[in-house]
Amino acid sequence: MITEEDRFRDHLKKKGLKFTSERKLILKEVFSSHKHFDVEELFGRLRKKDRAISRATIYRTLPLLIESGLIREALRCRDRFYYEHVFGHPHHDHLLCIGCGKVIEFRDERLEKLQNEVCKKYGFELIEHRLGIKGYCKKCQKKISKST
Amino acid sequence: MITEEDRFRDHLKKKGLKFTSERKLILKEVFSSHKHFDVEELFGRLRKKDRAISRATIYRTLPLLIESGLIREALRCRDRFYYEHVFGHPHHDHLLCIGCGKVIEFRDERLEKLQNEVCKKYGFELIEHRLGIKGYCKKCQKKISKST
DNA sequence: CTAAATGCAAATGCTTTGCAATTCC
DNA sequence: GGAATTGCAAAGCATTTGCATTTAG
Repeated sequence: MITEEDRFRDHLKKKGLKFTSERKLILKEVFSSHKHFDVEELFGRLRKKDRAISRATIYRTLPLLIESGLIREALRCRDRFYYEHVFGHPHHDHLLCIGCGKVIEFRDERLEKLQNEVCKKYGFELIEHRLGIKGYCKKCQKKISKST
Repeated sequence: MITEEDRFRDHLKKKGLKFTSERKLILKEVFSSHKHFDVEELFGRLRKKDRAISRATIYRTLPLLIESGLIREALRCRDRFYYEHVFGHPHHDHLLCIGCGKVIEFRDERLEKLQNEVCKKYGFELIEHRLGIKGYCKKCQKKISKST
């Protein structure tokens, strides 16, 4: 069974790059939790746990993880990218609550199929797609109706 | 029949804000073409045509146009926001070509319906949704197959 | 008249980059 | 050994903001 590390090592080797201790720590930290994360958070986590790793190195490593097919940019919010796992986590879309920031992940095969159809219709070769739905989650709907 | 200007004036009045000559020019320029635009482009267009308007004013005006329901952020690409008309232009989704940057707009009722269904399932109140499909358009697919 | 708006230039905040010192293979 | 990598601090860039001046209503 292939691990994240195998995948990353393979990708680096293919590109003639090195599997450094910093890259290893970043990878480990990234896959230590399934939650979406941003650079600042990752930087903070690394500083606490293992060994401080510079932001520069993190910024240089994330694209490598993306190329390796391990993570992807999940969403952009307030000038920041948030990343999420791809490796070990099947494609899904997001419901993003405007009220509390909660993110609900979902997958609907019919949506996937329809998107393929649309691409076919336009002769478009699909590489990646992203559906984000913004609105209010159950809890926040209640809050709003109470406050008005 | 309501025009963009009516809509903008109404919104400003409601908020106790002024319909200044700068805001009028920006509105006019924004609605002079249906293409997606970014701040830099708008700034350039305004400088040429009418009267130079500072970037600061543009940055301060765009949110007002969004609140008015006249435009929206269409997509984010290379650190920049691209805006598009909402007023007079029914909701649609995007195919974005990675090769040449071309944007194809499409609308599929079945996709819209399915998204509503998903929201219902999660008790989520949909405010806005955005589907972006990245890939290669017909032309770019040909280019790639030629070059390899 | 006076609150709001403008332009400017400085500030912000995320991200990138040049460079000298270090490290993996 | 030598290319690749790192950390640092400086630079980049889109966007925001403070402030003195101007303007709409």
